Amino acid sequence: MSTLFSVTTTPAGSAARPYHHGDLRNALVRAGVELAREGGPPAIVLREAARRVGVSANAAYRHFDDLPALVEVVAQESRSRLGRSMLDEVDRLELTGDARQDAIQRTKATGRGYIRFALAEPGLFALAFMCELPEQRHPSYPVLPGVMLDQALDEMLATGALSPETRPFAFAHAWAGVHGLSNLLLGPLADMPAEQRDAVIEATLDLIVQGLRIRP
Amino acid sequence: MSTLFSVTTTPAGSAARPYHHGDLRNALVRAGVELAREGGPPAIVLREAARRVGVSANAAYRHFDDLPALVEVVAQESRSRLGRSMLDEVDRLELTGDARQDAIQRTKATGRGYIRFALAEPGLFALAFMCELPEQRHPSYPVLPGVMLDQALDEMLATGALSPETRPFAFAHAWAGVHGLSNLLLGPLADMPAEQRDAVIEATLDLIVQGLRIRP
DNA sequence: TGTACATCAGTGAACGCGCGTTCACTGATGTAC
DNA sequence: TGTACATCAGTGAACGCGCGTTCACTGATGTAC
Repeated sequence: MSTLFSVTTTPAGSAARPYHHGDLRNALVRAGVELAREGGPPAIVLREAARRVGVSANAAYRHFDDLPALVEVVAQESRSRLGRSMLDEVDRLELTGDARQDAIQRTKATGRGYIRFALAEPGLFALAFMCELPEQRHPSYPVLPGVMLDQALDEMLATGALSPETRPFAFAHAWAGVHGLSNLLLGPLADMPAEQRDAVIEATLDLIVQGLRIRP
Repeated sequence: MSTLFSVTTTPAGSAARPYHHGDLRNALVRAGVELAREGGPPAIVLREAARRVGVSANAAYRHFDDLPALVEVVAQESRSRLGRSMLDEVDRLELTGDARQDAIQRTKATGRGYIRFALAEPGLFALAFMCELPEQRHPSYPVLPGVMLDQALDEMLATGALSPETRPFAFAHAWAGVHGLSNLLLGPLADMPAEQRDAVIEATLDLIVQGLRIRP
């Protein structure tokens, strides 16, 4: 970590902070991530991020053009963490060897990781899908999660779990299901007890792939 | 409409506005709805609403405790419009007489009305699901849309289109699908051409009920 | 029907807040010689 | 190895903004007699 450098030049515990921070850009992004975790997208505030890092309010302008620039970087970080959560859930899978079953399990794990991230980090999840103005959306907007889901669906197609006619709509359907459930569990269904909530998540993942499966 | 009263006391086109507005509370709510339509929840701003109605900034305090109170009323109005959109789509349905098919069609129409409202009124849609703080959520929070969907699903159950074991999870599954698709079409998938978008909506509604249907 | 008066629904000015951003500046760094 | 100096990365103060909200106030309304 690049923090190591500033720790090296400034003995840990020393009260005297050096004039130059050494890693201010990253520190501001980290502070931005914390702010978003606590209060969602609107909680990312330049002055507060600078305050937390212990730096003057305008120091951020050495590293970011303006507030939206910082927000966008924090949003990218959120998307990256969402993707990692999905990867983690896929890695946790114990494969059976039955290619078709494994493809289905992988698709469900992808969705499970998505929902788990949303529940664990509501602020970052909201930020990941925020775009200031639709027209100035970042090119690589929601790329990683989409790619992972697409691959899992291709695997289902290849193993015959998913029919070619359904394939073009499978992506939107599956994404919509996990995205919607995430938002509902954070909103209108937030009062659901944890145990029931987990059952609903698993059941919904099942129903999503049931909708996709080739019927005999 | 109560507007009629103020129109009666003040001739239409007259420049002189009466000292008493006559319908200020409703006028502020209407202004709030317009603001939400234009910029979503954060665009509801007390001073701007008063400005649009042509009244001093603090006049609103005769009718609302504070800004959140106004926002909540506008949110209720949004939820009511969402419910009406769903009802409209169900009413548009041409029933076949086949009870099972009709139940399925009604469930899909419910979802179609939901998604159409979200696409037509993104600001109000976002507001409908906003809650300032989770713990102070309004009791009747998302009530109308939920009731309509629940009835349609009961009909599917009654006609044998939906199995009793699936019924407990059908609500969350169906709601998640339409809610998620709404948000995706407003966000990451916003660039989709209208024609393709409509095809995806219909296909997704199909896949949602396919997930629910009893398999032979 | 007329009048006194409480009450209601507005006004205009002001306060304090936190924000994003800019300005002129200064301490630290590193490079050329 | 030492030194001059351009450049980099910070500082502190300030500006202007729009907001929610409060204050003391006044014009209009309606009710009791």
